[in-house]
Amino acid sequence: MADFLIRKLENFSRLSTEDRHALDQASRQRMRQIRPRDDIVREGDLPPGVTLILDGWACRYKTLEDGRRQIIAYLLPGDLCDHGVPILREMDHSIGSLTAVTLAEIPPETVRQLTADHARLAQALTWESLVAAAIQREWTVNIGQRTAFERLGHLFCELYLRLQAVGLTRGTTCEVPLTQAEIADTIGLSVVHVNRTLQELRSIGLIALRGRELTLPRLEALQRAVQFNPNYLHLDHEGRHLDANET
Amino acid sequence: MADFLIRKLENFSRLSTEDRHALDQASRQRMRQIRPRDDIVREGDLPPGVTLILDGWACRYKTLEDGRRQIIAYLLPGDLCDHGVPILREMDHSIGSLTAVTLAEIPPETVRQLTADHARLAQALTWESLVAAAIQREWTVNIGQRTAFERLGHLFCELYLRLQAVGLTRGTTCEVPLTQAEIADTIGLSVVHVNRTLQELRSIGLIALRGRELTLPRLEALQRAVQFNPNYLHLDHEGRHLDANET
DNA sequence: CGTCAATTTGAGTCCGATCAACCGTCGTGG
DNA sequence: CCACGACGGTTGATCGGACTCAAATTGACG
Repeated sequence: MADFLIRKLENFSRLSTEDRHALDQASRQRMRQIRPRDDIVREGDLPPGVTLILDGWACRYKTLEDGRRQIIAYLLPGDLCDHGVPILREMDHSIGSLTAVTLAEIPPETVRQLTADHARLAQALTWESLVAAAIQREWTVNIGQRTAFERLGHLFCELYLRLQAVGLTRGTTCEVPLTQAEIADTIGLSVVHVNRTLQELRSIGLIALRGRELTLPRLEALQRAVQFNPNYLHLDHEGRHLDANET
Repeated sequence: MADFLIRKLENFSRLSTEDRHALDQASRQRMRQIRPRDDIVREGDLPPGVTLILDGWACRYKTLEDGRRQIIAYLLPGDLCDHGVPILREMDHSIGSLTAVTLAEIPPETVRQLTADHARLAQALTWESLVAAAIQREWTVNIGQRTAFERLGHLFCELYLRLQAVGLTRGTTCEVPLTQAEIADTIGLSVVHVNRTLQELRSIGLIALRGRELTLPRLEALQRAVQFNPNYLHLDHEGRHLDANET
């Protein structure tokens, strides 16, 4: 059930069988189905407990009074949200589904046990939240400094690598179920300009799109073209040194 | 020593005398002076432990190969950085001082004791890191969706309220030791345009600048003009309900 | 086959960037 | 005491990337 999360965490350190089992159990307790394009939590609501995306895509977003919308983060399969958030009185942003989503609500008590009984797991979960923060920072840089072309390419590189980290790529291809309007709201551009920039990327042969299928035939070249440095994803098996303790 | 941090945390919940004392002790163990415009940690370095800004302004930033720079976050007096970061292998961004900075390095062991022995404090520290994350998200929105005018006004509102939360305002005035170039790198604009937008804000009477002194004579009006909603700062004494246990 | 959403195209406009110069202040050193 | 240079702020002119508005086309689906 928690396969994607487990797979992701193992980019950081190897988990024991019990670790994996415990995580899997925790994710089965309370599951919920969300329809596509539905709100999961709204700004102003009481913050929910820890939530794990089991399948599908969701996003954090914020809307201004005049309708402008910014997508703040993508929540992909295996992503966690809102570690300690119940401390706050109300949500300062909304979370909505993009596709159909299956999620698990993990009760605070279960989280406490999980981290208390499984030190390795606790560490891996901290890693996951640190990476989430790093991604948020990189988005600031992306939107603040890069051109439309770079922003878009950068976004695709990130999505590809994040999907790869949970095993959701086949070769150079992955599913990206986003409309151009959603992409626009993500990187702070207009739909029209996203469309034109997509064409540019395609014409150079740096990306290929067939329906929702995104292919990056020359990832290296794309990374160079848009100054993408994957270091902020901290995916290079950081916890290798921890494997020693483990069979 | 840790006055600013204590003051800030008490926006969330009241601390006991021991809480405050413990925090103060922790901040005295290892102190460091940084000169203005100096790097504290550089991208690629080994991440440092928990660091507390005792005085002065610093910032997180990232530089692209061609020299473009984005300031990702401001670290003001009372701000903490890098809670769990030693888990990561290397920094994905740099931290540099803007003014002269005094900081405290708090050893991991001290942090552990602090949070273990003082539940209230532990909660307040989580609150502080959640707020930091919320600010990061808001910056994404600010840069992604708002006009130059709004971005600048929004930044000033945020800075004013954050400084107020640590007692660094007098009336409607606060010190903002930033050059226009730094502001430009913060909100993704050119220096020239920042200059012109500043003039616009001044001419409407929404801000006044005298040297490094920023005055917001009509904060309410400014907030309305730039669609600033302070909810993401979670400063409205959230933990009031916790005071019951305390004298 | 009709409808609605998403994508694409075109034309015109504007916000903000760039380039380049100029001014004021301040610290340094002759 | 003054010359000098550095830096931050200011101004003007021009350019260009991205936006807006509007319409046409494609595609998915009942």
